[in-house]
Amino acid sequence: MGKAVARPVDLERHAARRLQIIDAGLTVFSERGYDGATTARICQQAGIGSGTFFHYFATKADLLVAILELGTDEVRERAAGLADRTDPVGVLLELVGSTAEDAADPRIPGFVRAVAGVMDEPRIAEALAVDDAAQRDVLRQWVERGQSAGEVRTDVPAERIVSWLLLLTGGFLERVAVDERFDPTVENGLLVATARNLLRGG
Amino acid sequence: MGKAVARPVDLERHAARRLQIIDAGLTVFSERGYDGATTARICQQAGIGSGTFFHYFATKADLLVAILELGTDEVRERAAGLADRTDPVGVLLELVGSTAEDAADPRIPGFVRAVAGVMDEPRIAEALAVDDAAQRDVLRQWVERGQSAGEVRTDVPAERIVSWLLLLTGGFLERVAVDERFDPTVENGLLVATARNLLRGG
Amino acid sequence: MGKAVARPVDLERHAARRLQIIDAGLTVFSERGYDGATTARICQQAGIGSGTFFHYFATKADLLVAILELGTDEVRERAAGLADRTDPVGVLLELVGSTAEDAADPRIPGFVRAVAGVMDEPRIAEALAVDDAAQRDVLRQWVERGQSAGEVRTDVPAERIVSWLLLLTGGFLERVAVDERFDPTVENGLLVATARNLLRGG
Amino acid sequence: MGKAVARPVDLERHAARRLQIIDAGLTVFSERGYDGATTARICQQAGIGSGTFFHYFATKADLLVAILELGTDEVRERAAGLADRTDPVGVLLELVGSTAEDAADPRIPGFVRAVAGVMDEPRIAEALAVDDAAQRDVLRQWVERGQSAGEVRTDVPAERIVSWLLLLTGGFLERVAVDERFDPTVENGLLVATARNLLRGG
DNA sequence: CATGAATGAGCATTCATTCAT
DNA sequence: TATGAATGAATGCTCATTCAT
Repeated sequence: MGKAVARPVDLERHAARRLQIIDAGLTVFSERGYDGATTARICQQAGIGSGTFFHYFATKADLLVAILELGTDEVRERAAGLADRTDPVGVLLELVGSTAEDAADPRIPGFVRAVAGVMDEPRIAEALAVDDAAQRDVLRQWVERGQSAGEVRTDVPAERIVSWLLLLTGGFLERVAVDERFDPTVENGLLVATARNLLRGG
Repeated sequence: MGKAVARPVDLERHAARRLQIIDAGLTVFSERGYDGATTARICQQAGIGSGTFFHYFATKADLLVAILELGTDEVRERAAGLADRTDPVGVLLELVGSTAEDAADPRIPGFVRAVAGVMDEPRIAEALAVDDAAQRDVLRQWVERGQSAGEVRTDVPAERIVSWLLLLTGGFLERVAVDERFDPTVENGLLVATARNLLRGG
Repeated sequence: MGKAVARPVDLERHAARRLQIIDAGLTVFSERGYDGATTARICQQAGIGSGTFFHYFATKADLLVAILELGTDEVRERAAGLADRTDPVGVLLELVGSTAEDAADPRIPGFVRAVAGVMDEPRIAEALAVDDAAQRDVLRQWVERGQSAGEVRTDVPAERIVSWLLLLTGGFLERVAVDERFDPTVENGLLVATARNLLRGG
Repeated sequence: MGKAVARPVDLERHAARRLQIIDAGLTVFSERGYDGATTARICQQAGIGSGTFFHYFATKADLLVAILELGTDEVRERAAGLADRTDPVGVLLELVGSTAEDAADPRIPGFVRAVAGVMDEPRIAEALAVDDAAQRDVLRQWVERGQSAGEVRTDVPAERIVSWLLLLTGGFLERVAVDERFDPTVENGLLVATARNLLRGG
């Protein structure tokens, strides 16, 4: 009986701890890069013992994968929230614009940079590929609708337009990470404008 | 006696060996990332003993710095070669377009990614900053001339336009590194077109 | 009130659980060796939580000691059951032969091997010594009686004969553990015959 | 030119260092068991740094395998040295007797015990199997010759006789390891006598 | 100058044990 | 009493760097 009550609490605790570690990982990865982020420092940041870390993630790589998967989930949720919209270009610009908002958390650009250099572990490579695919799926869908509706250029195939949208958001995040004077809030407008030009073509 | 004659030869040899190691470093860094590139593997790639490596570079970080400095030199040489041009926009588009050519060497995009995640060593951070500044210097000069000549928009300050040109080239290199289907030769046109739109504004 | 009644039940439960863990320990020790047998695996085998384990045994070493003590008890019980026999050689051969029966439980030879390599903990060394002494006590007694009765050679001191009987049973168990084709049931006869020759001498 | 001279020296040094580590491993394994023998302690015993250890053996398990292979080599050399003998029983008793000599090095029995409990690593299991097979090969050959010559019993198949010879030597080593009062020099005679009885039968 | 053996600090990970519930 | 999350000391192993030859 006590157990029936205890379970949910435990599950909550478990999930909370997990998020706590994920948060610490995000912080330390973004500050030091993947290899520079020692498990010791992540544990210190999370306020846990080294053993506890491995209760939640079998491997340092698993933590990174979990963070990436969380990001992939957010992409999909965001997409789901836009499902019944009817203005493809508006949706695409909103999706592109949300990058600027993400960049407001100063850890995101750093994290993206940090993770960029990790190709060793196949697990991580796969998680990155899945995340990329998720983003492409969402964008391609709306680009194609936009093309059908005559709102998006058709002289460039949808797949390539998607790549260019990702090029813009990727470059944006890189700039934020590299250049302190590149203020994402200020540059958001130019990001959207550039994306609009890109979609329109000409 | 022989030494007086030998010196120039030695210097040549020294420079050649140095370039040989730099080349190996570029290859291995781009394949494995900074931390994943062990000095052992770099030496293997360069065909030298581990001791030899440290005759030429006191530190693994120093090798990376040397590679970055070489890149910075190329930027400056490229700029010097354009010094007497009179068409600012043409020069800027040429500079942007040269990124696509760089991306043809498959090691460049990988190297850029690989190095992106290294912020630990201050020496490297500085070299990256110097490289960034060199690129900005060149670009800003031509952007300002373009603005004076009325060929480049003035509603956005030169510095920000420079950031956006770097955003495009950075994003371009990232795409090449990440996405096998993103062919730099094919996409070169869209890169230049997007940059032109950016410079023109509206 | 209930407690006065509950005690015996609890004691039974306690003893049962204890045996359950001892059984699991025997299994896992024999399969993986002492260090290879993690408490986690023993708990899994026993179907208990890790905390429960330490309610019953303060230490992993204590579990091993308990198993060894159980074995020592069996040696003594076996000896007690033979107390009123009058044929020393028959008793000795029976004792030796019982080794073959022990070897029928496939965990016994493995356990003997596994534990052989543990000399670190003094507690364990002592338990092994006690077990050895118990076996020697029983055997020496009957060897001496056999010598007095003229049924056992006297050109070799009783203590040494005991060592050789243990050598035979120890070697037998080792063979069973090491060599799959060494069938204890089949080899039992040769074991007894060899022991008989040994006792007779010449 | 210098290299042509240097090589043999290096090879000698390499082999010497290797043996030095093997010797240290033998010592520490026999004292503490496989898991109890930390690489740190082996390095300390060998008087080398921890990094050096892994120049010579990629893994702690590899060291153990190397020791076992050295033992296997000795078995084969010993066999080769007896190749032209014509008295099978004499050869077999000599082989059995050499166990007692081995046991004179107090590390051998301890090592045998220590290694007995390691079944985890397949590499080690295989090395043990190879060693066992090498010993069996030699013994079986001479047992069969003895049977053909009518000097060895034929009521028990050669393979089983071999097992029993190994049972004797294995039990002998175990006794030496376990019982301080079991003096291999003294017991050598009884070992050979018991083996002779075993071969003769009856 | 070139070499590669030697070094040891540093890291990810394991596991016996504790303790709050 | 039973549980399993939390702990951190201990371990095998890696790798940049040094130095004798």
